[in-house]
Amino acid sequence: MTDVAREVGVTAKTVSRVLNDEGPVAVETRERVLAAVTKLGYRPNLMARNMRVGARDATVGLVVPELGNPFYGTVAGGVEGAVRPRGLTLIVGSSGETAGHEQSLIATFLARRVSALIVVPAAAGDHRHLRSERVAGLPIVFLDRPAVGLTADCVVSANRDGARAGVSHLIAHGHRRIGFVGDLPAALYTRRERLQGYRDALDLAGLPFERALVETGHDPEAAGRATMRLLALADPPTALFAGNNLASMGVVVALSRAGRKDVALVGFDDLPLAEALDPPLTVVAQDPAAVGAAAAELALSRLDGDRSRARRTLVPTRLITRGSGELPPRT
Amino acid sequence: MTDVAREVGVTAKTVSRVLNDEGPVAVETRERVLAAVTKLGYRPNLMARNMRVGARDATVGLVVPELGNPFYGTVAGGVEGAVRPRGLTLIVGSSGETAGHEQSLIATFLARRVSALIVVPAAAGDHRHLRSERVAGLPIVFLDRPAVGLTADCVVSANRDGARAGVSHLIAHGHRRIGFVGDLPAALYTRRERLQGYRDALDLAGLPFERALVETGHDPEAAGRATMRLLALADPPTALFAGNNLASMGVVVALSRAGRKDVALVGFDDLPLAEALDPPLTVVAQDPAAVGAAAAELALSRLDGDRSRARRTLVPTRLITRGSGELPPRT
DNA sequence: TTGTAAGCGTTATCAT
DNA sequence: ATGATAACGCTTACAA
Repeated sequence: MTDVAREVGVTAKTVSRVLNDEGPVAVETRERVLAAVTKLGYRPNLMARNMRVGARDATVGLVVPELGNPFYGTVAGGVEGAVRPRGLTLIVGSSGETAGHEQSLIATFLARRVSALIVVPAAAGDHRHLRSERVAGLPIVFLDRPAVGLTADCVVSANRDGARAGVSHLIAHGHRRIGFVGDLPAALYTRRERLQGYRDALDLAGLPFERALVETGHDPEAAGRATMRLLALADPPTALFAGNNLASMGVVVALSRAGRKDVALVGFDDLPLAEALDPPLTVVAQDPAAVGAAAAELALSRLDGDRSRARRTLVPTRLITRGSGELPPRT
Repeated sequence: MTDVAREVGVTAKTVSRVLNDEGPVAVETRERVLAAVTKLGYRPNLMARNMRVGARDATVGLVVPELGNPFYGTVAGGVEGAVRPRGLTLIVGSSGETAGHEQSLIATFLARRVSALIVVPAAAGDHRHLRSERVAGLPIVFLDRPAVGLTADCVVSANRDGARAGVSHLIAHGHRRIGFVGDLPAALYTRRERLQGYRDALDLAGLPFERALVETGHDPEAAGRATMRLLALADPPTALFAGNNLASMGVVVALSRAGRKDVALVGFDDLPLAEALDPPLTVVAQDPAAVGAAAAELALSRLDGDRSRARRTLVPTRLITRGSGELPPRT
């Protein structure tokens, strides 16, 4: 900046004024400064600017369990799309579902003086350590799962409603015995909410809840085994509800291997090839981009001074019927 | 930092020494500083540190077409995993395959003084504007596709070899007429390389190349239509090769809708549910995490002073046989 | 073992 | 309409 100033024969402050459209600058000076800027290939240094101006970096820190998971990748895209128009840049890290990694990422982001923090909590995390930042006014939004040990903003899918809708759909197609292949047991929140939605649907239909029909599969393989256990019951379910995308994949693969095309299935979370499956997969789709965008908007409103109490935003899900959820019960 | 210093009764410099394990510090001073740090909840300001120390921010900027695409999400995860051990943080942006967005993201990253830049070029981009940064010594690595108008480092999948292997696999299973459903025409590089691999395989087997068997589908729907056109030919192919993941999805859906389980298929890029399809999908799998990690390693070696000339790194692909590619030709 | 002074690249404040 | 000076939070170089 000094170089540009010298080139033009003015002071750094004048260059600064031109670059920020601030205060009165003579038209001619302005032009000469701009010319010198391109001539010298000068680029303003955002680090220095942010440090001087707000003491905050113009970034939003995002912590996700795993960037390669399309759900979180899309969430990240949603966050980025929402913050970029505000001139904020996204910085991300993967926690690998490990509380320790999550904490060290958060510490790095805080040291960088991010303007806001958006966190998908790792399974066994604890967020009491963020209390001081919260009272200091840093916008912190939890995404997909609520914080542990901290009252804070949170944006989640309508897990319970969505699961209820999915299971009710199966019931509407005549099913009376419906198996539940669930989430990571550690990711307590989503499993609990979705299982609750499952029970809501049974209750609404006056159907009994049977513990034997509830299984856990924390990855595709485990979900596949869970599926086979359910089908081997003396009085097996005629339909299955899969509690997340990994579980859905496991159930689909297991059914396909077993050659069972007569078992109805609704999955929570959409899958890329759902339509190409046989039968095509009916799902309760989340809207990850909308979840990310909503979290970012909430963070931005906090940044704009909204000091109202912490709120939980529910992002609606959508039932997409494709075939597997409309199969009639095997007679 | 001054507050901490005052609390202990020393100078900022001493606090700095403690925090950076630099120079000799009395054990007792050290302990009192550390105590004051936790007592006051002090966090070092990385912005200020980076600015003073290297004039470079301890970040790596990554530009991808679309974060929600699992391929690029996984690439981003690979980059992050490789740079984090070096104390570098990942900042990302999506170009949406738009040259303009790509340029403005890059400009932002440069203004932030990233330590290295990794770019998946948007389809119609041009990278001459980066020449000055390159000569200034900024590590710039292009990923998945080479730069346009700039000699620079580049990490790509072994597109040509992979496609040749996939098509040769079909030939080995008796196919003589193999359709190619290709990539975005705009993403010239990958389409060209993979089509070249397709031709290599035909040449090796002494089979003729027929223009009529080469179709383009830039998204699943277009790929589906392309598939139907190929199958409607007077002398239709008995096998198809899909040039990327979106094309694969389109072909799979089209074949499934048409009830054609007799057409052999090999796709470039693996898909989450490939195994659950009927028949399970044989693919030439890329390794997106390895591509990301390789690009990061290359950037880091440049950062460490490697001034050798620009190189192109090929990351091997792997043929995963699952069924669809082993179907015999329809008689 | 610790301190002092200066400076990284900006902008805020107050003058001129 | 422009400039001078100080300051943001830290580290480097040199002293003490």
